[in-house]
Amino acid sequence: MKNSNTSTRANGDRATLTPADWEQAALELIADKGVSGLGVEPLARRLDITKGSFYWHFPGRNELLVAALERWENQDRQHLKVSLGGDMPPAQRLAQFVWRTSQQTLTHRIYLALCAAPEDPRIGPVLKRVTARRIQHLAAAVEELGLEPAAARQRANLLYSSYVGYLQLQAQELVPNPGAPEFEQYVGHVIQSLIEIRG
Amino acid sequence: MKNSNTSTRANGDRATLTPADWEQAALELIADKGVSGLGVEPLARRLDITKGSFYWHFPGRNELLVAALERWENQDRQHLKVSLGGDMPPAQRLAQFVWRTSQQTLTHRIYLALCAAPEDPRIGPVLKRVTARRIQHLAAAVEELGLEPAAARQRANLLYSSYVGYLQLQAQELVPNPGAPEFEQYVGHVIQSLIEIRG
DNA sequence: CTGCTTCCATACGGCAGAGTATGGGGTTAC
DNA sequence: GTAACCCCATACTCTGCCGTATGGAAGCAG
Repeated sequence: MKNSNTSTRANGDRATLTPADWEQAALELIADKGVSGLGVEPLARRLDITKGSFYWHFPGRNELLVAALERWENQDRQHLKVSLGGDMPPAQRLAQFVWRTSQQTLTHRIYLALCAAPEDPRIGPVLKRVTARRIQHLAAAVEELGLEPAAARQRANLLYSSYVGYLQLQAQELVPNPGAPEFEQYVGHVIQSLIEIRG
Repeated sequence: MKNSNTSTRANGDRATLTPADWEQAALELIADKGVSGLGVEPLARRLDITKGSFYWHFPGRNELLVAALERWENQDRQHLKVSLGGDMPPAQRLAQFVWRTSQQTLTHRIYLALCAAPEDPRIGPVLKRVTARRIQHLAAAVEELGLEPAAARQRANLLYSSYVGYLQLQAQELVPNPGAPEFEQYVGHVIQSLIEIRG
């Protein structure tokens, strides 16, 4: 196979392509066109190259998809560490999580694209693990706020549901963008409604 | 063209097909395979018929999609009337809305499928209108609870976000099904957190 | 220079689906 | 009866994509 799994070609496009480059480009294509839009020839056109290169690195389309999903899961694990794994107080960690919802990052768009195909045997397990991991981290932070484990879990489910739903509304452009002052107001509303402890 | 737009063939499959039958079958196919999975030949196979029938009723695939979307929007308007348009007190209407999250799987699955392609010029406007209409009805009910219009709108956005997110988690089978007692408990938690007025 | 490996280009076969053309069975009108 | 129309079947072309086969350029070893 190849030597490197850590991606070269972060910016410029010199030298030769690595499997990591193909996987990353596949993730971007998934974010744009959805999982069903991930094709070998469209991907090759996007990289200004021909299929011959792809079929040297990968056996086929399926293997590319599972490799890209594995790559995405690892990336999401990293993002979760810096987002909810710090040493800050739990309220601040949760507020940061809510705030990060608005960053229309690549990971979020990929997550929405994968949510459209939860029954795919290649996608479903990955999606399930990622979602469960995120909710678990949320529940841990909520529990540090003083809630009972069961209540913290319910609160984390509700918090994560509103997070995913907000991503959808954001994709439909039906919600204030993170530049407007209404957005800050809405974030404050969410934090006050779902994070600050009452009763 | 044809005479009837109101669908025949609700159950049995005798007589001839109407455009409404094709549109309804298209919606079911969208719910199953996504928007990109809507094809003329797969749809014809599902109806045990050939393409020749389809191309007599519709000019092409695009026209079927827009007709099916229009049909879905009308159906959703009807569902919204019976769900949030009654004469019940607003708290009960909102609780019923939350409870209905777990019902009407076809409309919900279609909504999730459409959420995956919000940038499609044929889907985006329809999706935007449907979502805005739902949120508006929610905001009206919340406002009847005594909140200021701006606060009611924020609360409705949050409520609807959690609704959409719950649909996603439900599709991933990561959330209690509406048979389990945990489900009732969770619904109570949502109502208490997002509907009952505090402060 | 020669041979080997690595990475990509080119060309081909095959399949699935869109759209078209045309015919044919069935019903209705008269 | 027959003519017209409605609805569908059949056969065809065309396009986009997957996967394969094969050749070829660039680098390195000796």
